[in-house]
Amino acid sequence: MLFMKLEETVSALISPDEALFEALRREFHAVSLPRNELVFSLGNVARHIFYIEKGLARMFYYNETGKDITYEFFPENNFMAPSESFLEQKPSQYSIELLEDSELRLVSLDGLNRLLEEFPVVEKIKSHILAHFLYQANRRIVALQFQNAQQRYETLEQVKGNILQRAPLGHIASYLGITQETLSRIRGRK
Amino acid sequence: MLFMKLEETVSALISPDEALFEALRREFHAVSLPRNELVFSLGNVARHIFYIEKGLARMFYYNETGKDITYEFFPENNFMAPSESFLEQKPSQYSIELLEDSELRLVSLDGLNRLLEEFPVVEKIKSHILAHFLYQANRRIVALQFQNAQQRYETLEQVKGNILQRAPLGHIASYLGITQETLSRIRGRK
DNA sequence: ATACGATTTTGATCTATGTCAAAAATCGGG
DNA sequence: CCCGATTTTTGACATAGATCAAAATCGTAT
Repeated sequence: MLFMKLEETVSALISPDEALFEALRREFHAVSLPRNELVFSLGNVARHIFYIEKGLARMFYYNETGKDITYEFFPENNFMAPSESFLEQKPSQYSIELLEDSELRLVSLDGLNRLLEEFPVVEKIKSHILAHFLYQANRRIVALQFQNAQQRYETLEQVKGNILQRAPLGHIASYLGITQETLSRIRGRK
Repeated sequence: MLFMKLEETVSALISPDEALFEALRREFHAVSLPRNELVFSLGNVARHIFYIEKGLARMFYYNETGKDITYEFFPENNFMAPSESFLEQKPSQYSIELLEDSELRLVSLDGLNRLLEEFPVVEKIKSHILAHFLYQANRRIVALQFQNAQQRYETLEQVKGNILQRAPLGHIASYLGITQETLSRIRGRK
């Protein structure tokens, strides 16, 4: 049987344990969904955490002027979730959309709680995921605080190079905090 | 005996437990330090997590051009730490400085591990703290991504109003990602 | 109280990036 | 493989915020 991507990721965080993997397989349900599918939409309370085994997703929100802003990209082998909504069980301002045909695994809050009860070590996985999200956010802040558009583009290129080829211009531009015209010009002058 | 601020904060996260509080008192050492004290400096591996019971601190870094940039302010009743350095035990690019005479409590990595071993519930506190840092970072990103300087100033005013009176202009400006001249002008025109 | 250094404000430019509009290129369904 | 729709590029101009310089104000040690 094929080794799940999720298992690989979890193995990197804690020492492997077959009973836990079996529970993970039980609680993380696999779904294949097509490009453009909205897997979570704003106004709802997040009921699942997603692990993306294949494909690409983005999380976005609408700012005060109604403009669609990409908050984050999630390529394969990443956990993703509207974290505050899921953890605090309150409505989210974010939506999640697939940019490619994708294979996801999703666990419900109940499923996660069953896992936590049965395997307390899952709390460590949760901490690791949160910590990972936090580091990522920290780097974004540093970039947005005092780098210019070109530098932020280069940073993104280094950190998530293939996103640049896989996501449309407008989404990348809003992620970087610039307009698509400016992004197009940055690309032009290299 | 005076009820510790740290205990109050922890009580809000989990159901109170006298044995845990005693252990917290044992592992979190109290120190009073004066204004301008550098409690952690860049290049080192963070050995402690701080809880600030009274006073004000800021975490900062130097960007490529050598400019001092405030990454975050920590007023009383907050946990603070160079989180990535502490959790991954690697050198930090951040420093932490006190902006007022302060009362801190600090726990070492060993102390935290002893607490975790004795009271597994502490892992939940850790998750809560990480989650809190993450939400804070998320809001920063949204602000820096598509709000103008004035809007970011107003957001800061709402979220951490008293910081505006307590921290010097230059630190607030770099936190907002603008120059001090621009911040002074924003203040002027209200 | 006084004076000196540090911080904040004000003024005059300059520049990166935004805005609006239109042309060019690319994509995806029939 | 073609055509309309979408995405990207290009151009002209506007503007928020940066930069550099100097003046005003504040805070603290004497």
